[in-house]
Amino acid sequence: MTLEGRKKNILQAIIDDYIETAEPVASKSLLSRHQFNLSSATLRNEMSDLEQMGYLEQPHTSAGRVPSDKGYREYVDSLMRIDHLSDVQEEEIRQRINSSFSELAQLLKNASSTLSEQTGYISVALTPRLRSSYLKQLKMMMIEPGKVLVVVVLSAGVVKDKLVRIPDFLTAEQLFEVSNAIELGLCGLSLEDITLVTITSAVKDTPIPDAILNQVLFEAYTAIKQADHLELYMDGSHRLLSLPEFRDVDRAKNVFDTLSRDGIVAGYLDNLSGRKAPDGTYMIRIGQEIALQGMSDCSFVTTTYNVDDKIVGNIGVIGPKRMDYSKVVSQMNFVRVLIDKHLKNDNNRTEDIG
Amino acid sequence: MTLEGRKKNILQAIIDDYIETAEPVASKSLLSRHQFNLSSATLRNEMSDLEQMGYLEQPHTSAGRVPSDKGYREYVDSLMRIDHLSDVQEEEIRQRINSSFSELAQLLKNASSTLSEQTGYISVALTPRLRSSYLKQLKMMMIEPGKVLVVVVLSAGVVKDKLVRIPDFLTAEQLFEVSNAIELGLCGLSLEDITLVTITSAVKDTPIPDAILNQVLFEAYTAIKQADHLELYMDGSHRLLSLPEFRDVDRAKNVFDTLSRDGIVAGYLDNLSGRKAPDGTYMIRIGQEIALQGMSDCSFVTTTYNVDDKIVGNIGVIGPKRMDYSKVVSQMNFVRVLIDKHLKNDNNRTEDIG
DNA sequence: ATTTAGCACTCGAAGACCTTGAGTGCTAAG
DNA sequence: CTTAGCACTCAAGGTCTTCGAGTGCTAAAT
Repeated sequence: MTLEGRKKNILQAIIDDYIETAEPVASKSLLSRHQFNLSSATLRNEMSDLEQMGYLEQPHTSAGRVPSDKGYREYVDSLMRIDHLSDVQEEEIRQRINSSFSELAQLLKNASSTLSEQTGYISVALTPRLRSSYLKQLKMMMIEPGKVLVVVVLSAGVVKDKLVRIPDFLTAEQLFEVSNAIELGLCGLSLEDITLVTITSAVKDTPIPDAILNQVLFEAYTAIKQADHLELYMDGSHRLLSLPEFRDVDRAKNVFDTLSRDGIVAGYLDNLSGRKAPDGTYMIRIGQEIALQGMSDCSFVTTTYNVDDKIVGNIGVIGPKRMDYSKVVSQMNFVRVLIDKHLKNDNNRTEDIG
Repeated sequence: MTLEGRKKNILQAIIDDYIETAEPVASKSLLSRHQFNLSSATLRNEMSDLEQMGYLEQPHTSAGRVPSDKGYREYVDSLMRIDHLSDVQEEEIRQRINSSFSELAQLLKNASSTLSEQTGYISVALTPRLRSSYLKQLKMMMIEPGKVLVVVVLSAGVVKDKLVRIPDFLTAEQLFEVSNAIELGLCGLSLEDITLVTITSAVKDTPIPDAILNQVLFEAYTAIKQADHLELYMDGSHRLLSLPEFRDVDRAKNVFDTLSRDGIVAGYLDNLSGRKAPDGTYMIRIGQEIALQGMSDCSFVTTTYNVDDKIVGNIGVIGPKRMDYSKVVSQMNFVRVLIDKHLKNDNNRTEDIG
């Protein structure tokens, strides 16, 4: 069931206005801001219909109308047109993102802060899910006796490392041998397939004494497992307090409390599935649809960036339900495209991105 | 000029009460909460004196008294007694901090979140100032053609690395040679002494073609410089909204805006100098004394942890001026001690911290 | 010379009450 | 089906009042 012509236009106009003003939209003010060939009375009738259909809500009898979650849903699904960014905006974003260093973490931090700055809302970026990427190299570099840097190179071109301790009687030569054995045994295995069991069996018939091997194995294992760890970068939480809907401290607190709970948002993004845009690029959750405690006053817009065909991560924007969806979607998509390009070029070693 | 006996006790009682209740302290309620052998009238006279002396303020005529910045200053300087943590608390903190991985960043993140959780305020941790540490090792490890991991090992036992690109016609052997030359030329130099000039001259009479050398030099340089970069970890900003003094959105916003401005707090900590506690361990800035925009409703308690004799970093707690200073100081100091031990043991490779 | 009881005074907080006007829904005519 | 007109509703904001917590001062008591 979709909306008929005039009602559709009216609903769109109402939501557009509300997004801009944050004030309940009245029949008259709607008239003055748009060119309907209608009287306010007719408009009122239509608005009353739209309310009955569940697209609008009325804070109280003598107030204008406010979009309901269902109203916003209709809006993002079939009413709004995604505007495209001005050249100036594109250039600005490009500048910021392209100034990233080559590290993935830096790229994502940068993308997140750019996105938050551009939209004025909260932005998040989640590191890619590397479970299904496979191990390409594993090097162990002795920093000093007992202290080793484990460098993990994954198929997607991602490099992670971790400083670990090993027994300090191990010589650099022994370490080199063990490290090679482990690399040889594990190379080509995907992260999700590497467990303490597989890793132990993979190296078990190497000519290295078990005593030494076992001590190093475990550290190598934790280093590899850590590469799989999802990290979330969040930016711009402070901007929430500038929005009229969050002048109420308790509402803001609800959101902050959830966002600051370790792992909640990361876990959420990791499990995302649901309504995508028709073109499959972005995804919008409105109010209750975000099934997270205390987030029902917000909307959450997300998209997926690609490291390679299989390996993906997410970026997203969290703002009030009354967010400027069309701007957010276009900006987020642009940032996503830049991240994709960056990662692609990164792996191909070409220059001049953008 | 320091405070005489009775006034001193009264001031202390008032501030203790205010810290606990967040309500202006009245003569009667003060009487009921403490055992003074005095009437409320006498108390009122004393309180009036204390106000005239600048230690107290009155929000309005018919309200109780509230400590002024000067009052808090007197309190932290000579009134409060630092309480010591219960065994349970100590154990709790120890558990959390000792679960840190060996990476410095992880240790600081962990310390910061522990500190915020324990105090209920905002906590910060700044990575150590490594300017004066010197280069011990510089290794460049070829990940794949054109992609190199630069590992920088510093005197203080700190290891940093950075992924860089180099021209992809360089072979692993060439890279190895160049890297060794750079290491040889720079080893023992402190970070602040390493500039593009010194680095260039340090390697200029090695038998490697300039064309190759120069391309790698710059990347090595940026990797080294990056090791010097200060990183700030902050935790618990959301807790601010639970405090009665920040129910006012605009106050909270002031603080958030400043804290979220990139580099502001890090720069502030980096430049810290001023009133230390008698024993030189911690430092308290109250209200205006924090010379940062919008922070005049807060106090900032900081201390310094040691990586080695010369290399230090900071941790701190930001809360309302009405913070529980004695608890904060003792908790922060305990965390500092744990960090110190961790870092020391880390460099000595001994186990069982705490 | 302090201390204290007593009392008048102040002033914010909270509630009652009123007014205003933006906005609606309904009705009856176009 | 649309619209003009009107009665109705109700939050926001202003004014007034009350209430009481808390003070400062004065004069007596120690």
